[in-house]
Amino acid sequence: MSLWNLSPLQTFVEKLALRSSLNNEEKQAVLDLPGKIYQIQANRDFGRLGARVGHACLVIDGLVARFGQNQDGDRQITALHVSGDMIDLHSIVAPEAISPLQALTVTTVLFVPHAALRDVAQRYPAIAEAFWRECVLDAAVLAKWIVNIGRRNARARTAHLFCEIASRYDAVNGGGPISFSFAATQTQLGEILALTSVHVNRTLKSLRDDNVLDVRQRRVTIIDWDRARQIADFDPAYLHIGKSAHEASQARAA
Amino acid sequence: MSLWNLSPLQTFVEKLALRSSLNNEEKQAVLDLPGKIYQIQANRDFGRLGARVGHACLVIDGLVARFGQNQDGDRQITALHVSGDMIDLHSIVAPEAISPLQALTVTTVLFVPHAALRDVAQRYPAIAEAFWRECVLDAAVLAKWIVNIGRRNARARTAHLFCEIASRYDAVNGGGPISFSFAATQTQLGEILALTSVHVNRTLKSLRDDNVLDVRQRRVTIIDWDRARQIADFDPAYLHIGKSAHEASQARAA
DNA sequence: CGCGACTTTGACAGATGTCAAGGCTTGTGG
DNA sequence: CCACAAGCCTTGACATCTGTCAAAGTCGCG
Repeated sequence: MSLWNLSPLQTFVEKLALRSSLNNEEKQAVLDLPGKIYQIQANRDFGRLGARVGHACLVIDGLVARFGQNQDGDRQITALHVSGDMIDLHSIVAPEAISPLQALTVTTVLFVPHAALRDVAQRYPAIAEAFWRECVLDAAVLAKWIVNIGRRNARARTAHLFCEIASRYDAVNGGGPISFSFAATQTQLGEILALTSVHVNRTLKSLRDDNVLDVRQRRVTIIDWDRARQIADFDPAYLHIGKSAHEASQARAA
Repeated sequence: MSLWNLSPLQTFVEKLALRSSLNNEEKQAVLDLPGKIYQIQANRDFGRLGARVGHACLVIDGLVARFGQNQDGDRQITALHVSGDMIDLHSIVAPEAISPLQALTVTTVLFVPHAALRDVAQRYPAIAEAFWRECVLDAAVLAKWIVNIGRRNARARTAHLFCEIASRYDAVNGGGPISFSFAATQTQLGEILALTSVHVNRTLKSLRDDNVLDVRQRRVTIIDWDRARQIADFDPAYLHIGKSAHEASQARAA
């Protein structure tokens, strides 16, 4: 918690560097970005639809969801953002906010002015490209979610979500159980998975009874990773984590 | 059909110019992009998963779908591309193909080498930004599809798709019925809408019986646009068509 | 220690999927 | 120009998954 104060941007740079090759000057330029830290209460909506947003938003700690709604007001969460994710990078290039955000838990964010992001992107083409790449990879996750919601039943869909989150938290180690903090309520899980909270509850129970995974009290434990992965039909390639910086640098050289 | 031979890239430039402001030199640079024209048979898959793709692909005529699959091989179409759409712009920056493509009808495409696209983007930052913006707006459509599949029933979902396609074809005029060519089979519609072909058929019948829209023989007629729009809960803002070039240029100036 | 939010469960309802059969289009070859 | 085959569309009967409603149990915070 206190480490973040040193530089909230450090995690962001590290994430960027996973997928794009940046030299020290470029990394430093990102670290030097200005911003203001805010704390957002749980269940607070922010980033109003249609409003011109003047800043992007880096999640320092907590959990943020992007969502859409139908005319009845039913929410569908379209993306989830965890520590180190820069939300709204796309808004550098399309400042009209397309969908609102909601903090699912108490969340600490850093608001970074667009002007500064545009400036750094203009001065360093490699940074612009890295930002662009992040947008593209976010889109790959969106596409995967469409497949997940469209073509998998509640069990597989739910398992897939937790496999994804575990991978994004970089929590997948070798054997043993995987455990991470994840504070969405079952109602919110329903908004992510396009299920009702009741059915989420039943699905979670079924996965728990089968000793695949356990979700309780703001914490997820994946008891049997291989089984979860198999049920979920999960292939982490779309997340482009690990061994990707190499490919990214190749792309850049090409 | 023969007009395209003059410059398949013309429509692409016009689409770019709708959302990004490019000066004449920049437009010409895009028009000068090299490429080879190919014809792809209906139902042909191309752009294999995981393969490094060496070119992007502009749809000159026809209909192309990007899709994912679950382990049973059930397909879920995640995006649709019509004439003038440059598919794979994202692959400039992430050349690892993330999902395969399928031509839904006989389709004419122009393959444009990555090297040329990267080159033009490097020489003209405004073009790089325009490409980036296209990627971002594609992502907005993906997010909308998640909401559509996740939070609307078969009727609304189907109506929403046709409202979107009509808008993207720029076929929405004033009053009267809207008619456009759209050659997906009901099975393919099911792959788009996350429904079975049987249920697509029933839904189409219901919309036809209510005089909302008529889909037959590779052609869609939206009989009552207002009603369709209302059933679909359709708001075209996410497509960023029209009156957006202004905002884009503002963003650029900012 | 009590209130409010979240979780759990059961009974029942509704939407969509599955299976199967028959009719219709379309394109092709004689 | 006709006839046929293949693929596509249409429909009915039934199955299954997920949603709805309602009530009780649990947890956490003031």
